[in-house]
Amino acid sequence: MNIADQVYSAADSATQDRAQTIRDQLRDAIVDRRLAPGTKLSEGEVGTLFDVSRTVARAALQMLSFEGLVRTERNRGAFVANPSPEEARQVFASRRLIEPGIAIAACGRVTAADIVAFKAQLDEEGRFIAERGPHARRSEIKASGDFHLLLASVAGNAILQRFMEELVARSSLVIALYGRSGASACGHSEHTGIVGALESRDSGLASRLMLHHIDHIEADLDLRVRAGPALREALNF
Amino acid sequence: MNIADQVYSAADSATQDRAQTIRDQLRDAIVDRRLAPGTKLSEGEVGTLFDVSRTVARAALQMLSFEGLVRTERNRGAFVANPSPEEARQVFASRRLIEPGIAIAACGRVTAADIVAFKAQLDEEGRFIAERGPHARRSEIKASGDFHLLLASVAGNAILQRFMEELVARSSLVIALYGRSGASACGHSEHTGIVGALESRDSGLASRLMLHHIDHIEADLDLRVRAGPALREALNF
DNA sequence: TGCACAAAAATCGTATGCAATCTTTTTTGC
DNA sequence: GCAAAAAAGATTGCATACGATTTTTGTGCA
Repeated sequence: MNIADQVYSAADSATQDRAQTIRDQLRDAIVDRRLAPGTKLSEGEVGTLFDVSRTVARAALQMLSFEGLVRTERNRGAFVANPSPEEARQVFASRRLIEPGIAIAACGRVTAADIVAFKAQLDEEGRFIAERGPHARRSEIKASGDFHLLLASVAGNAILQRFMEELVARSSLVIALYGRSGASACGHSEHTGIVGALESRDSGLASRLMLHHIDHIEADLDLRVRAGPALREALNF
Repeated sequence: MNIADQVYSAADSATQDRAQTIRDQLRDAIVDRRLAPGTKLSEGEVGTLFDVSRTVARAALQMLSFEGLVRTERNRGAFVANPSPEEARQVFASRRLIEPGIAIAACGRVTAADIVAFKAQLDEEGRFIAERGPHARRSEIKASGDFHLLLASVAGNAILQRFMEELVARSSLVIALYGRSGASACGHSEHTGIVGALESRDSGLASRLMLHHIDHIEADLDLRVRAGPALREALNF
């Protein structure tokens, strides 16, 4: 980490809420699957873990519940979300609606510096795919999500960017839950194709490629209900 | 208020958070323009007003800040959002992306009972347009937003529905801020047309009508910066 | 009068305490 | 031995308290 990063994160944690930094760390843990769906996140535990009071921990959990990554039940507490197949479909239906439009917008605003950033992102994805093991696989899911977030930031609409942050985070959960392990690496070449479309400012192509890409991600999921869904829910599993 | 309503709201306030009901009331007040943009919402004041502690008031304000209706500054407090013209454009760009898709989805799921609800909604809109005065105008903006929320609920995607709730609320703020008063009533006939397209399950028509409708709403805004924008921001006005 | 500076008031950020609710364990009756 | 009831323990919901920060007020000096 260089000096600039140190200053930035120092200023960050000092200026903005501690709750927000806790939220970010918890979100990373959920998206990385270090916290399994259904895991209880008690206020006290989170508080002692991050060395803050329950008040702050509670605020962080409230934020995550707004994002749909955590489900809170009154008088019972907060749990890592366990999206149902139906929820998973809604997540991808939302992405199909939003992301092709984001790709078009990004085509109209992308700069040379952005392209450089995209290429760096693609390189990082490639590294994680080359590696093996569960840690690399988690990093791969994360990096794949970051690609979509980078695109959203280039599109220049702060509102859509926030929606995408939520959708990508929830997608990561869904992929971790329902993903068929073998087929995950195929997204990389599609990302490369989208960057190519961006580079040539071909918004129609970028939009089409993005739509296909989302379809492929969803097709790689196994959204059939495994056991009886009522039972699964009853067991909170 | 009839018995059913009493029971409903009693169960509501008992079952779910008090913070949530405070948020809803504040949101209504903001959307109705009873709380002007820039108004300070101090935790203590909100708390005493609703007869709860600062803890609960703070949670409600945090929710509103997630929705973009309230802007919070550390150690300074919460203020009713004052969206810039650029933010206003982003709100409508987002709606252009999402709502035509919602209209298509709604076409595929709309029931006879939904159509009845839409007709009732249109009637209510018509009543408020016929009335005059500032109160009727506020109700008219609210009712117009409710039409879009009804459509989102028919579309059957909970995630998109929540996005739309946020977008409609922010739109109401934007319209209140930048709307040209004379031209607001024109949306009603377009709503009627959209319901007609729904009734005949013509998803292409519904989608096109929706897109035009959003364009018309945005065209009725005056998004030119009035004074120097830096000055306006500096004055927090 | 205008400005700089200090004291006071208001407000926020956070920790902590207590009552209410839920969960688990123990006890009791059959 | 097992089911139901009761008690103990844990956890949340909420109010309140206190230090930190910001805003306002008041005062002296040019």
